[in-house]
Amino acid sequence: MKKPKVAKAITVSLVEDDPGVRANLASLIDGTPGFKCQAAYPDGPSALKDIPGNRPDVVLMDINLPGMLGTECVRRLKTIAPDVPVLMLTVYDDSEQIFKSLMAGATGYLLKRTPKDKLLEAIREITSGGAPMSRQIARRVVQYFQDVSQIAATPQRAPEVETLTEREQQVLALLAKGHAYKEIADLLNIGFETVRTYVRTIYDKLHVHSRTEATLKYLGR
Amino acid sequence: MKKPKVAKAITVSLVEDDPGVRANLASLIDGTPGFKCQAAYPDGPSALKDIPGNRPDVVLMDINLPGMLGTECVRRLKTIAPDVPVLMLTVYDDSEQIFKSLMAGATGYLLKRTPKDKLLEAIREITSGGAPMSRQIARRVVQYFQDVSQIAATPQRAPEVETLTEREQQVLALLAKGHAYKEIADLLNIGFETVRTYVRTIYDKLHVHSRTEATLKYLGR
DNA sequence: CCTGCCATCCCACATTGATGTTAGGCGGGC
DNA sequence: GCCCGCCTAACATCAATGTGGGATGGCAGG
Repeated sequence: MKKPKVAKAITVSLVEDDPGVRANLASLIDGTPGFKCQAAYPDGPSALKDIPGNRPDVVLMDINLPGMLGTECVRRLKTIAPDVPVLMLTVYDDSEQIFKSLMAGATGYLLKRTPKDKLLEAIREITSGGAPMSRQIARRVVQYFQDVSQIAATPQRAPEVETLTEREQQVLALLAKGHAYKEIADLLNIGFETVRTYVRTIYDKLHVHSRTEATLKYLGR
Repeated sequence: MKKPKVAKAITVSLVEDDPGVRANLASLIDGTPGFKCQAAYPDGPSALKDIPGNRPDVVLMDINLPGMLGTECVRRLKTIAPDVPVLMLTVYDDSEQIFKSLMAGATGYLLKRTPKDKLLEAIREITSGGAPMSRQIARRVVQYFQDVSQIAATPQRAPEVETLTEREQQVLALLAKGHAYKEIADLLNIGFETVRTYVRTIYDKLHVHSRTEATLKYLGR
């Protein structure tokens, strides 16, 4: 044994349709101490068939595969080998591709123009529990959260609901859960007739004519 | 001028309640060429009052501020100075804090045990359009996407709904929109009584006893 | 052929819901 | 003091819904 220092090389499998890029990546990886390119596949199906047996430490996946898209390939791979981390490689920094990949189960996301040393570092990082991303990608991911919070912060319930009085909102909440008037009366310790009165004013204010319509407005559809 | 080489230092403002940590950070920043600690605040309110005028290139924000929480401080800061990127600093790598911060508008998120050189690199990165995160943080963010996709993919509607007949599901859909039996009958070109029959079997299958309960099951709450 | 499931329809009856009208008590503001 | 909004409540009436019976024809499988 030459170098017992390298306890174990990180094994990498490639999925990349371009033969040139594939060869380059393979030689980069094999040419770096501590890394080993275990396999290289030109398409999704062959990767899916082989990888579960190979169990590489990391999969580098091109996103723009012909036939089966990289995102779809990731999704299937994660169902048959959930433990294998996948690092997406792509020329696109387009949000949609990023989110599709992440939701499909990718653990990291790098642009192809990432320099070689950063790529190797990212492979190391992904095996040690990280989630390497190019800075552009990270920015988009963060941006996504801020966009989502705008949506999530607005439970989308019709604004009229806010104009209801405290008591009316309580009644509406119970109404929307499907409670009968009698039950609502008991729960709020008020009379049956009072509940009916509230229901009427709620309907007036919400411009609806049935419990279900009110419920939908309350829930924001 | 001593060093015209440094075109312009990156100006940093700190929000950190611990005087010791604050002093350490300030001296680290001021002691590094190319960085300038513009201001250091012990709490949220003073930062909010001052920062819009100062316009630092980056704000380093402790998440655990007494009084006003760091996340809340970020939220307000972003409303009055949306362009100033905020880098959260915290001892917690707890998911909830991370997402609150990101949704509030933080651009990066580092753990306090991040080494000094990485911290400085992160500050540089954030000013050049990145979104620096500790690797643990990045992992959690990626994990979040995968969790969310599971939820988003499952409209969460009660599984019983799937056991309903085609026709029953059509009726239920209209029922859930608040249509009266008569309207449903007209829309589906069937008789009023037929609708009532469907409603009965739907209720039976969903184990409910009212339109609203059925609607809630249909909508997955 | 018989059985089961689906889609369709009808009758009857009790309950609940939707809507109109009216009204007393209470706390604020003008 | 008077008016207004909110919480409370009662009576009346009709429409809509919930629930119990059956019934017919079609179509797939055994």
